[in-house]
Amino acid sequence: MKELQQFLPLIIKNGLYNEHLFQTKLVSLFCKFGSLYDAVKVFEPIESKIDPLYHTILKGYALQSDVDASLNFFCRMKRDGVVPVVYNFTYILKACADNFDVRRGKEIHAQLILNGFSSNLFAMTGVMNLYAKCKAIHDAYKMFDRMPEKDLVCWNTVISGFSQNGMPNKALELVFKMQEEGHSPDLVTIVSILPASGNIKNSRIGRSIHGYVFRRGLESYVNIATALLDMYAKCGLIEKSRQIFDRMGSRTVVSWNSMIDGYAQSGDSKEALDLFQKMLDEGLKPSNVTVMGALHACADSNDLKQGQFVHELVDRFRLGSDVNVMNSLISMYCKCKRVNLAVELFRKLKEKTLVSWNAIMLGYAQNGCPIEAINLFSSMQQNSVKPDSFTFVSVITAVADLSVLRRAKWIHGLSIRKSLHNDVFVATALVDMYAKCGAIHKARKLFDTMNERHVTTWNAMIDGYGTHGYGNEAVELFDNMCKGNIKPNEVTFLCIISACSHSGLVKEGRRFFAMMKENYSLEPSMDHYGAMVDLLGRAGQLEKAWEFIQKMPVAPGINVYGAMLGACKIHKNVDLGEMAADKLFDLEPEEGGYHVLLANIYAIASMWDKVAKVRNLMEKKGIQKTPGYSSVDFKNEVHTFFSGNTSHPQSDKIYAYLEELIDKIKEAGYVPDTSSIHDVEDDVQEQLLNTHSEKLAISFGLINTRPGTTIHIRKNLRVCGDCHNATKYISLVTEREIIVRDMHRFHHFKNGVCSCGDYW
DNA sequence: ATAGGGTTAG
Repeated sequence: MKELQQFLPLIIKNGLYNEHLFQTKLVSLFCKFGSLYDAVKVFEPIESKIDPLYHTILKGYALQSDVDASLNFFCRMKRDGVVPVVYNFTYILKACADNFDVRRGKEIHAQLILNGFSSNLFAMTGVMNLYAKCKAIHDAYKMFDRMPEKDLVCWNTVISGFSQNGMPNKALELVFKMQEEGHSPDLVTIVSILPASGNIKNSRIGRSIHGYVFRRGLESYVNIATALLDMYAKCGLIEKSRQIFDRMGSRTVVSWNSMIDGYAQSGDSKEALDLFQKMLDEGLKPSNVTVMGALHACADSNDLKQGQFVHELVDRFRLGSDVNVMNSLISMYCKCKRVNLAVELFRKLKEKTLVSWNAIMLGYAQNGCPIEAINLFSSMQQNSVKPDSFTFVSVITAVADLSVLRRAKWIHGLSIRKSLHNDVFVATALVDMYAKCGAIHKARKLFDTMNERHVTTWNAMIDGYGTHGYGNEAVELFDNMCKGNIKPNEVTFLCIISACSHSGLVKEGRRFFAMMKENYSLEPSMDHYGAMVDLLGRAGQLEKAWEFIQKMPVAPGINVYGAMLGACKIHKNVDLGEMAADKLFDLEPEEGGYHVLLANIYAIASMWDKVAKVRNLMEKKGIQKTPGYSSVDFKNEVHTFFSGNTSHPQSDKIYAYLEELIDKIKEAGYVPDTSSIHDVEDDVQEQLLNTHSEKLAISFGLINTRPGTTIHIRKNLRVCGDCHNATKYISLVTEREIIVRDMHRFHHFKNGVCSCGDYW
């Protein structure tokens, strides 16, 4: 290009500039290099311009997909008296098609009819391509049907049209038809139908195409082999992809990308990353698509170190200017729980796309920063970025975590206003959100109105019932699900077993556990074993639970012994509790919660020396107890209380009210349960109990709301026994409904009873 | 020929 520019003065000097052939060649060369600026600089000063000069410039603009420039130049051309030829139209049509500009494409269509090209094969193919690219495949087909004679290109155009519009069956049908009419599918035909079979995951069609490729001996073409391996990967037949990949004589970066992304999409992060490394070892330069696949794998496997390595490569190969790559990086950091790193990238990102906003918002929502997610949603709207269904899913997830019913109604209303509430993902998130905000019946109402449901939709609803203590409803819903055509998955069984556990449905829970393997060939995971131990242990069948652990075919994990220890606390079993705790301290010596649980078991049994021993152990290891807090929503703000906290502006009022309240519930029969506290005076014990975060939050809620209003409390740990009992009495004497969402489930307190039936 | 962000559980 530079050399060509340097030649220019020389050409002018030698008087060659007036040669038509030279001019045309020069203009066409500049166009080929993509420098229309230089081409026009040569073009303009020419005094007697021959028609091919005009055609070349027009082709240059059109091949750059610049519709505006093409049309402007086209008008100028006609003003200059040049008669359009059919290729002028086909090139402009191509530019319109590439820009999905069906409006201006139609104008060109009208003009070419006026110029007498209406039955020209190339012109018709151009119009067909325009309609096919602009999702108007039926209009394209009408055109195709009208064509008096058809060449290979127009067959390929209509076939790729059906293929790209999600109708691969029709595309394949046409492939057969073209053969009947004497045309053999070529490379273009094949590479245009392969992606479609992959996208609809139809390996049957894919295989038949593979057969044809084999018979025609086309397997050795790189792009054919790549398209084949990509198709198999998308159909979930990753081994078949690998076979093709391994046998390829030569591979392009695209071949590697397809293979790496194939592994990443099929959940085999390790193989994806191994292959990525192998590609680097072979000295190949990764492209933007390569790193996106690798980052996907890092995110899936929560492999921060590997993710940071890929990040370095992004910098080294200067791939960071691609916003899609940056979005993948943001997403990777979020999945690896490094929201701060993701935010840093997001802030620095100059041209943020909707996906960038959505990725960071979901990162906030999934990493315990719901407020930040909601705030970002507002600032996104201030930046006039239009939210889509992905955005809503993120915000709804955040609201679910926040557990504030007022917010839930707000985002639900907003999603209706944006007509996104019927999207399955949004609707599923809404069902889950209402359940998590304590509005289980509203969740069910929404669930019933949905016309499409995913397995996750059922899971969310079943789990909602479970955490609310509606075991029978959960079982009923599960049975309904089995009658339909959506199969339960691992998560479904986790939800239903834990629902049984919360409601004491031991027999049903065991039935489901057996069912998962026998009827659905699902192998129980560690979480399922944990849920079973919880089911048995919570119901008081501690020996059976212990026996179950001994009989497990795999080494029991932390959650399994954790469930056992929790059950021992509820049922005051010191011996089994000690055994479970021993295992836990081996498996996870740093976790404070289990130490506290064991200490509580000893305390209930008045084994104070052992309590002291555990506390010493914790001190020695430097383990701290997770501080418990309760939060309540009031006037657009979430008020959070820690035990004994006095920093709240209304603190004095809260404590005074609480004192009155405790007196009242004592009159009604409440007896403080100080069994887990010792080594202080009786009145101090009570003092400690009375300043638990739940009680503070409830008082605050009662003071600040009108009589009859339901109070929603969110607690990060489990509700303690005394608070549970006190809350029952509070609901009785104040005639208020109090809904507490703790770490594991909901408690609806009303008229002195709790929905959990004291079974939690 | 390849391509970024989504719902459930723990």
